[in-house]
Amino acid sequence: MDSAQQPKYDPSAIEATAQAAWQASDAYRVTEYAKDKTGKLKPKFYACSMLPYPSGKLHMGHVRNYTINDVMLRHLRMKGFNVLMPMGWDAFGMPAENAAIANHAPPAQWTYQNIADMKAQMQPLGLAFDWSREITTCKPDYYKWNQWLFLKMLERGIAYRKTQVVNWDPVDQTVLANEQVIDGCGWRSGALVEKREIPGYYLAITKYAEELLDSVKNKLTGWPPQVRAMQENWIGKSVGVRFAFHHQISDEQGLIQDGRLFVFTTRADTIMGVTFCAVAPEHPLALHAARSNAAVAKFIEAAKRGGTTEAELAARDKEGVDTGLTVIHPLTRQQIPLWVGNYVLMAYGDGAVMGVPAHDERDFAFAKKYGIAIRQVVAWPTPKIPSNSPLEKGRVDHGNTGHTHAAQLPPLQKGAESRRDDGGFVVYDKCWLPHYGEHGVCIDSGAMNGMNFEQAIEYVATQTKADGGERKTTWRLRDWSISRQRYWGTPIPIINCDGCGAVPVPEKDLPVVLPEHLIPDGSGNPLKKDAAFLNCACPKCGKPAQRETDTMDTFVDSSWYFMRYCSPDSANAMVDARNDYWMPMDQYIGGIEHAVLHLLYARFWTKVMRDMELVKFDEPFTNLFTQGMLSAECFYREDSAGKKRWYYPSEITVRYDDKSRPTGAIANDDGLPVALGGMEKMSKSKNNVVEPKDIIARFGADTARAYVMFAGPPDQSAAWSDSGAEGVYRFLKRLYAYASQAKNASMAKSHADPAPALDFASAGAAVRKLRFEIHSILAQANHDYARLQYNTVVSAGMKMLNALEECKTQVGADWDAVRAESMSILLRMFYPVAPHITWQLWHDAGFAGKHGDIIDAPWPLPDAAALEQDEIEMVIQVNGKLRGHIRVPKDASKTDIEALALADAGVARHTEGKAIKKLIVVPGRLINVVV
RNA sequence: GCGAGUGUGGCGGAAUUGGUAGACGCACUGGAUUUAGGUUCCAGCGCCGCAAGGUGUGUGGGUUCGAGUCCCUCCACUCGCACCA
Repeated sequence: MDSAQQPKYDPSAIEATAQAAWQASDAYRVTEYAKDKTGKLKPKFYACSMLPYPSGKLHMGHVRNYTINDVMLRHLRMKGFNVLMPMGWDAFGMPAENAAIANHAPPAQWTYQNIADMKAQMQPLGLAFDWSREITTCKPDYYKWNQWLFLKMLERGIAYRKTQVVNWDPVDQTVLANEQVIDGCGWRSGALVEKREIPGYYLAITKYAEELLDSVKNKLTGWPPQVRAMQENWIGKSVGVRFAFHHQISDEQGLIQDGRLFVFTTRADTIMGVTFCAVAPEHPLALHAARSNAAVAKFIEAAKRGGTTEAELAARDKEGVDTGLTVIHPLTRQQIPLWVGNYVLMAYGDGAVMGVPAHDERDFAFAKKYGIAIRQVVAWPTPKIPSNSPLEKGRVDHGNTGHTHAAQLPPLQKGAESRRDDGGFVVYDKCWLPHYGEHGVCIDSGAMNGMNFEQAIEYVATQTKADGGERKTTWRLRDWSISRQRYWGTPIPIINCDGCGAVPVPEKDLPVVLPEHLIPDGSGNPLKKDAAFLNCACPKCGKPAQRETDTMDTFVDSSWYFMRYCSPDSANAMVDARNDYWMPMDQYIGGIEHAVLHLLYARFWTKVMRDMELVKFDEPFTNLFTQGMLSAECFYREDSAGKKRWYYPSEITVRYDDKSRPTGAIANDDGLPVALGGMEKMSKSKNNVVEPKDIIARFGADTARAYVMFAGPPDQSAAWSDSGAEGVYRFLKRLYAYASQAKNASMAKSHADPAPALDFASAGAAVRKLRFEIHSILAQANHDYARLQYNTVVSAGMKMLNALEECKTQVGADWDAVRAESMSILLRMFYPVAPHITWQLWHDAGFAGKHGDIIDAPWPLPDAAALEQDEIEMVIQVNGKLRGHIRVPKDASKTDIEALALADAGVARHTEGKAIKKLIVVPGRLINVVV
């Protein structure tokens, strides 16, 4: 056939037609309790991508996220599920304010324009969003419910106001939650965070710490282990004892409470090994000591200045200064020196620690540095010593071989320093350290001798009870600070009255509407200058009062939007019965960057709503999928100053050696070498960003979607490659050409009308072989769909087409029938990945006449009969090595197979003159001859 | 340091349960078509070797008839947390 007459694959035309048809039929609107053709209730499936911030620009990461979501939706929908896939906008936040300052225009305007732009960029991708459920968090009908729930939280004491030292971002001019401080810098601005004392509203997430931890550890099995570990880590539970050291330090300023220094420890069993106490530089006792001790004052001053990043803080040497003061050991009543230590954190526990150098790595380093006594009080009767541990060597050095008890090593409390020169200290230094975390038995501990860990801490808790000692659980998690000194956010519904204080806005007055016309100028919150917003009457006393101008952290908006999708138009309630239908969400899809912040807040919010009986579930997201990021090759040239100039891929040509290994690249303009920068996350500064719109313009949306799926497993990072995308484009072109050939028209027709009962059983072997291949590939593809391995689903489509093309020239009714069946399988199987071209070909082939639109067609399932083979190819191994292949009838007996195998020439060569010890036959697979 | 994850050709990556390692695609090489370039088609392609054959999934060991897959050891890389008492 003359190729010039072949219809040409024109993605832009096909995609426009398909999308217009979908829009005309409102194909993606879903309702609750949908039924199938037989009237049976469909199972529901709620699959949702994380809400995007309307930056105005759609990037490849979005494309990957939404395509995964879309493939899932289309697949499950054809499988008979009632699938919800909504989209919305995380529309409050700082970038809008920054843009407003730059453009002298209200942030609302910028935000709404960006939403329109991004929606327009999404549209060509053909994503099956139910746009009737679209949510924009900066609209009053949404944030009203932020305010409403906040008031409910106030009533229940979940929300509260307090003044405390907070993280202040000097660039964004606002407070940050602990979670939003990364390496001592603001998560968004990157500015060094300052400490400031500011009043604000907090949500008591710590009240839920235990449950949040318990379910992330034990229940959320549908979440990636990494995310679960990160949340566990973040919540940071420590179980121990809190007790007090007495002291007689008087405090003229009243800052020091009642002569007790409280400490928290997880190792109360080591209490008899205390040889010092240390407090944080900000601790009241440290400040008190500084007033009369210049050295302490100097140290505190230095500690304040020193801090840069947390990682550096952690690596910093343990340093401290003796206050000269003493405290009294609660059990021995001995005087214990009190130090100030730079490694003691004011924010954790009581900002003070008991120092047990023998059993704490940090205390050990501190004691060694300052010559403080080291007293061992715990021994390990059955130490876990790895076989390659230097301890073994230490024993040999000491002639101690044969000792199995670490306790038999010389006790360390006496003259540990003097042991420095002898091998024993080396043993201590290198080998006992790993035992810091392990529990043992108390020694040299008076009444506590012989107690195990549990007994010992119970004893300490009991003995110190009279002085306020108790078993206590300490959390790393802090309450969530939600006040932001920003304009573009949900107004906190509070009225500050001189007489009545902070008065909640009555529910009937909600929402407190944020004026959208203000233009921030960078000099603080414009709400403070807007009289119309600011001035109001106190709901309690009616006197003039002022509205709270702080707005809520935008993580509040994203903590429950996925529920509002279920009932976006509910005017009288935050959520309604439709939420009970869709939630909990079956599949949440998004980036790993939200592993702690958003996902923890949303879980907390859900539990609060549950306790208010607004929802019936404990956890919002049953399954979480974190997609990998997209990277791309980058290229650079370094100038003499070491500054890199990054080249666009279009500016360079890559050179290869004779084994097609890239050896380097040259710039197209000057022909001089350019360095290969490797695969890096797409970023503007490295000029390696791939724009979705460019890819769609070049290849169409189906190629963009299919390539993004094909590039690698969706949960791992994937590298963009232009030539890889071209490969997918080639495949779609071949598919289109194959399906469009006149030769195939007749076979398609045979399947379009009520198809004749095709008796493949009587068809020729070659026909049945093709059928076997197609159905085998389908079986594999179905498995891959189920485990969200969409990269191999794309491969499956390619394999099917390859198999079909191999039989292209065959003619006959059997061939027409098998090709028609194969094509209908291929189109449906590949439809979720490339919905436009398959939709078009489905119509062109006439399949729509039988099944209707492809989206309503049943999902293809492999025919068991097709997977049956008359003859099976088996592999023969000799001693596990591949030596030959044989074809055996499917019902061949084991003895027949063995005989056939041994008769094989390749096998005979390797078994000649050797005794056969064993024959292993794995039915349908292989025979292993052991000689 | 702690926690999680990942190591397979020149590259992206396949390999349900232990059973033919390298599917599918890219790149590359040779050939056909084309005035040329591009497109398209055919063939080849882990490594060593002319071949027979050998060898091969980060390292070293183990279990097994048989290990990319299971167990132990070590190494490398990525991500997260990081003085949490």
